[in-house]
Amino acid sequence: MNERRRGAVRSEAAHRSILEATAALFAEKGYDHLTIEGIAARAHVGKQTIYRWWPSKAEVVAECLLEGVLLPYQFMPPTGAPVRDDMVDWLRGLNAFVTGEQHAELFRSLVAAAMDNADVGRMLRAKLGDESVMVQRLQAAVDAGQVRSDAPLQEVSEAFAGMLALRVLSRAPAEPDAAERMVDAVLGPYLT
Amino acid sequence: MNERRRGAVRSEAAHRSILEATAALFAEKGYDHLTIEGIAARAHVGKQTIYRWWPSKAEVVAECLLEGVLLPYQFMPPTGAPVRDDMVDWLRGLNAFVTGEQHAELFRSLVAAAMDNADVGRMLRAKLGDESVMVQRLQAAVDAGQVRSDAPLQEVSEAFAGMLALRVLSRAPAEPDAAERMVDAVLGPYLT
Amino acid sequence: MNERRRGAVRSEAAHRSILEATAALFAEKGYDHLTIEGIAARAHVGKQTIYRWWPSKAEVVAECLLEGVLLPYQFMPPTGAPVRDDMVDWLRGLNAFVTGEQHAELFRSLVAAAMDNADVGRMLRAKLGDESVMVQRLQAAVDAGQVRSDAPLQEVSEAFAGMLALRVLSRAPAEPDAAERMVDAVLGPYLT
Amino acid sequence: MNERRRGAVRSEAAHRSILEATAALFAEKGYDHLTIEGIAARAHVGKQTIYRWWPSKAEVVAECLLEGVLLPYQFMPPTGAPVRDDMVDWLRGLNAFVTGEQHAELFRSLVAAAMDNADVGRMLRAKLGDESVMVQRLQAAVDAGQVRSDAPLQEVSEAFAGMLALRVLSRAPAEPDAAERMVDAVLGPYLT
DNA sequence: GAGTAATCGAGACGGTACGTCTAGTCTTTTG
DNA sequence: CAAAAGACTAGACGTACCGTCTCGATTACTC
Repeated sequence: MNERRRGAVRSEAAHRSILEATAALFAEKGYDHLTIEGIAARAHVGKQTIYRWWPSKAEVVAECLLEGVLLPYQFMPPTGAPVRDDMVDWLRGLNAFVTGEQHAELFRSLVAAAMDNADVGRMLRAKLGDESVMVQRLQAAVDAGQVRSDAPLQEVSEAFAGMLALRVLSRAPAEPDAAERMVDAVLGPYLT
Repeated sequence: MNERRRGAVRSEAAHRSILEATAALFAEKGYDHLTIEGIAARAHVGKQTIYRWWPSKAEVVAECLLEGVLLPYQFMPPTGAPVRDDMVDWLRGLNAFVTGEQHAELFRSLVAAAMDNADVGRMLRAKLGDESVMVQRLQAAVDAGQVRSDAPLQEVSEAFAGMLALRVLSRAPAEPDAAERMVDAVLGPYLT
Repeated sequence: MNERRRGAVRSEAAHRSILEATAALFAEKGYDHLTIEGIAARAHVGKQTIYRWWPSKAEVVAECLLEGVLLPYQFMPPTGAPVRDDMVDWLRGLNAFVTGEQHAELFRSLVAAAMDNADVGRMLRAKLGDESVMVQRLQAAVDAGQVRSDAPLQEVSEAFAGMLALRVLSRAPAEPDAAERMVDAVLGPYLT
Repeated sequence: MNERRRGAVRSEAAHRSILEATAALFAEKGYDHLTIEGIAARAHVGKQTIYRWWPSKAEVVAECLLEGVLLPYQFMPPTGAPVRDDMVDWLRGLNAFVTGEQHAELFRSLVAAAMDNADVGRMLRAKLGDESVMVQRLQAAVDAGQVRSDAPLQEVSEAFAGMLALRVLSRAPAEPDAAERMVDAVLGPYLT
């Protein structure tokens, strides 16, 4: 019945150490200059221990993202204020975060990693709040009578997410009023 | 005598040869697995001849883009039909192109290259039609009375461009009606 | 009274299996490419079971030699014929064995192992008949009046052994009459 | 007619540096613990520069031997005294050199290398004076009337060389009178 | 029996070195 | 005299083994 495993068991210490080293080096040097040898050295781990569990550096990065070691923030849309203000707040925060001095390079590296590996892309979208989260917030607004019930929530969400994507891609500087203009232009017509 | 002229001619041949080799190898292996050595070998050129003219492989790729060797298409929005239909056509075409079997991997590589090098990003945006081109088309629609004069053209354009960006990033499959839904949702409210 | 040990006892099956796997792999790949991991895998044995009982692969090889798993032959000088003919026979046989197609590579590996580990060297010499065995045969010839009693038996033996050693070391091909020439040159002057 | 090569030419500095580093490390750690990486590091040379010119570390060692970087001594038999004394001197010197504290380990490593690679074996024999050198010295003795003209010079030489080989192989300590006993036993009967 | 050691196969661990590949620079020869 | 050919130092790649260290199971002696 129970397939007994034999031999020593995976070392959780090594596992953690690898993820932490990866996160640190990713932040320091970016995805391109991240190396398996560097991770192994920083984590005080044999290279084989990395290759035993992950097929490529992209997968290690994906797991870092999943575990929140790389990007500990989880962006959920706020819900207290009227939907228009909540969306502006949220988009403004994300936009500032994603394009700000601190993190712009990190995100460019993450996008490069995502282009290399679909898992990284998936994790990254989940972290940044995919459209389903946005749609839920908008649906709540519909239920509260703040948004017309015939509003195309899916498309509105996609427009907002796309705006963020575009700004990462095009190295656009963070403009404080971009979020406001975007929300008014796209969501505005559907507010009651 | 004219021996010297021939030397200059040969140099231009090398230049072209490098761009063509780069384009061919880019298409074959993608940006990550593109190497200077590979380009030099394929172009029958010394590595130094590449390093003499470009500081990095990203710059070679950028010039390929500029010269149209990599991406010979130039996407301009059509102008014949009502603006709503023109935009749908245009977005649909671009979306299919960018996410289709043939080119999806190429675009992912281009995005990776753009993350590595701002020039590549600039070229890529220019090739795919940046917002200013879209804004011009929309302005024409305003002038023609098809779109309300208070419509936020900049933001509408950004929403459309963002949608495309998002689809490249997230490896979304090409949905034929996505363009239509997007145009109706974002531009719809501003049509007269 | 007797301090008996507790717990399981050394597995004879594992022991044998290791020696056999070692012999097989030694013959297949030679000493240099023999690995502890390879032996363990071939013997269906944990690596630790090898390290528990032997300090190095050289010691395992030495025991293989001792147990006759590696080299099942035991060369003793014949005694029937006149000493000159017996020595020729014996040297010829050994020389052919040691330098022949079949075994030359094996012996080179054994020499390499002997350079690595003195025990292997000891075993190897014992197997191939060290000088004391030769001296005994020659002493019998002295007693039988076939060899002068003032003959330097030790040095004559050493000369014969040295000839064999030299031929292994220098990859000399097996010459059928080498043994005869050697015996006549070195032992000849002392025959009665 | 002459196929001339293009491009840069082999760096003599790197070549020398590699041979010297190899000799130093060989002496320090022996053949087994000699590594290509170690040589490259010590010689301030890329590993590829070693692999470009030699297929294995054994070949590098062989060239070290050939170039006299590893073993700068060249043993030629002396010729001044009567042949018996010259041979004793020569054998004693070689035996002491080969089995002495200083060099025994080096020679064991060299033998191991020779078992690995035929070139090393050839070089080693040439360095230590192969039998042809000995035969020449003995022939001179024959011409001078010190040795009988029917003496089997080839076999006598082989006996002496074999004695040395055996002593390297068997880790025999250097006995000062071994050379004398050997010469008297093997060459003695042929002296006039 | 229950307890206690030592053994077993299996295999993960931190490491070292392998032999290959590419980067970016420097050098020689040739058209 | 520009540029092809290619050697140079440097360093990461992914693999193979090293010798050590768990694991859980098994075996054999002691109490």
